[in-house]
Amino acid sequence: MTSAAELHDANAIPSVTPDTPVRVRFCPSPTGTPHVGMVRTALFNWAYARHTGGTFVFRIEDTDAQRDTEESYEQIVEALRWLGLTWDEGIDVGGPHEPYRQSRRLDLYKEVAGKLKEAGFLYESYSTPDEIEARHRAAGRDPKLGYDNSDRDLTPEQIAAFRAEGREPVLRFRMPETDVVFDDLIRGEIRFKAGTVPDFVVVRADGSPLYTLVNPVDDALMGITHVLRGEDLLSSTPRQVALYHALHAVGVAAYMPLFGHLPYVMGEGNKKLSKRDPQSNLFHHRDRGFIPEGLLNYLALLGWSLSADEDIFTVEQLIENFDIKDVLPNPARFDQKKAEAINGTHVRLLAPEDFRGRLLPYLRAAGIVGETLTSREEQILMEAAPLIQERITLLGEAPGMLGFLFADDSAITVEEDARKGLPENLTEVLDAAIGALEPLAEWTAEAVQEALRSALVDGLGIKPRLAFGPVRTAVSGRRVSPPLFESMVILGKESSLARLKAFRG
RNA sequence: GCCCCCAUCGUCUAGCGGCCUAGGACACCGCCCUUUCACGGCGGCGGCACGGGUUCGAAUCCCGUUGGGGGUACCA
Repeated sequence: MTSAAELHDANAIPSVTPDTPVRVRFCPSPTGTPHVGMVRTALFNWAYARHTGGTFVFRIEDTDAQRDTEESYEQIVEALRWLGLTWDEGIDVGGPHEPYRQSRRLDLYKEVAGKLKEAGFLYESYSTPDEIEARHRAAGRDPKLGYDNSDRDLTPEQIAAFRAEGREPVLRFRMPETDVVFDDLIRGEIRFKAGTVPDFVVVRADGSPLYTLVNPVDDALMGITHVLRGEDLLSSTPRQVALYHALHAVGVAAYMPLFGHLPYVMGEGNKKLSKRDPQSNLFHHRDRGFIPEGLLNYLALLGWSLSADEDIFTVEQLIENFDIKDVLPNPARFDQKKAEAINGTHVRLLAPEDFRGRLLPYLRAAGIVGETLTSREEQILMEAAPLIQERITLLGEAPGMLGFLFADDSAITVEEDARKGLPENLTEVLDAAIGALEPLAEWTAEAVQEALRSALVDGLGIKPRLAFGPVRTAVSGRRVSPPLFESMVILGKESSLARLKAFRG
């Protein structure tokens, strides 16, 4: 029997050098809706590839048939596309290491597992989890200690006995009896003491491979140079490092990649942002009206910063300046308010026609406009969009702000909070407004404002706030609206007066 | 239990031994602008977890404590 020490020659494998062309990858498991933490991981990998002129590989780790779904897979692809995180190799675009879905690479893993077993790195293990726990209890140890390496040196007779019982073995990797050390790109040297990481399963009893095997195997096969992933995988890194040595020994890995473990994205309290939390759901943010520019900017700020006093930046600036070594090791909380504030800034930065176009899906979803716009609707949108661009932070606010402009006069309903704060002499104010507007020949924002001001503020002697409030409520049905006079111009004289009269009753 | 990671305003961060009586952003509170709401402008509140070292000098380096997080799967 070859000893573990002989098997693991830590010096044998070359490492990635500064000259090695960068190849990074994003390799999610399709087990749910795209998560903002996942997006941040994709973003940093992508930004690093673009910054270094390297290659961004997108592959799917679907080796858990119990949890993986096609729907999730499609959502992840859609998410990257929406965000503009383009990949050079992988899903849909292909490349020299096809296929990029692990569920279609099973033969490859079988072959590699065979080589590793042949070389003595893998051994058959017949212990069930229950038996392992029972042994710990019997020995007075904590039952949660994990695998006890008890099948490491089974004799052929023992193996034959297990086989005779009808047992099928899992394949375990023989961990080296030395410390496992690596230099994390974000955290510096990390050392796992010898004996603290038990031999782990790489192939299930049914012959299917596990993440513990396929992830490093594919990274090796695909020549990945920088493994940038979530902090949750930090504790599995010593196993991968050890496995990498073995993969090199059997001719599968050319070099040891560099590892960088990104900090968590946290939710409320001190918990990792849970998949159950709506805040973690990328599409939830999209549906509310985040734009990719804003969300990406905010997410990049979770663990990285452009400079001491700039929070707002474009993806171009991110690419230009991003380096994995500048990423902070400490976890960051997802702050909805700040995310929205940053999104709002990016919304205001959009060119007017771009902004207008992005509003459409939200207006359609709210049923305010149909699939194709009438020319009247086009005109309203053209004139109204600039009015709200600097007063919304999420595109999802647009339907509420603009709805009254697209509605029939008869369809205006006055919201409850729009009735609050209206003056005592509401009818008087409305009458004066109607009286002032009816004879108006020129229907411009200036003319409307002037007419109302002289009739209400000067004529009735009331404050602007109380003077224009009733008009706003009558015209829009809301307490908050785009600028009143401009809105009335968009509606036109006839419609504006009709609404005033209807509200007067 | 054991292993690993983390620690600057409420939150995200700048800081990489002297430029720090710690800077910015979001949030919050005032004021200004103003037809509502925003935007914008001005000001305010607010932090180096604690204890030891090292050093002429520590937010910055080392150790410990405390606190938080993750792992300890035939999930990833």
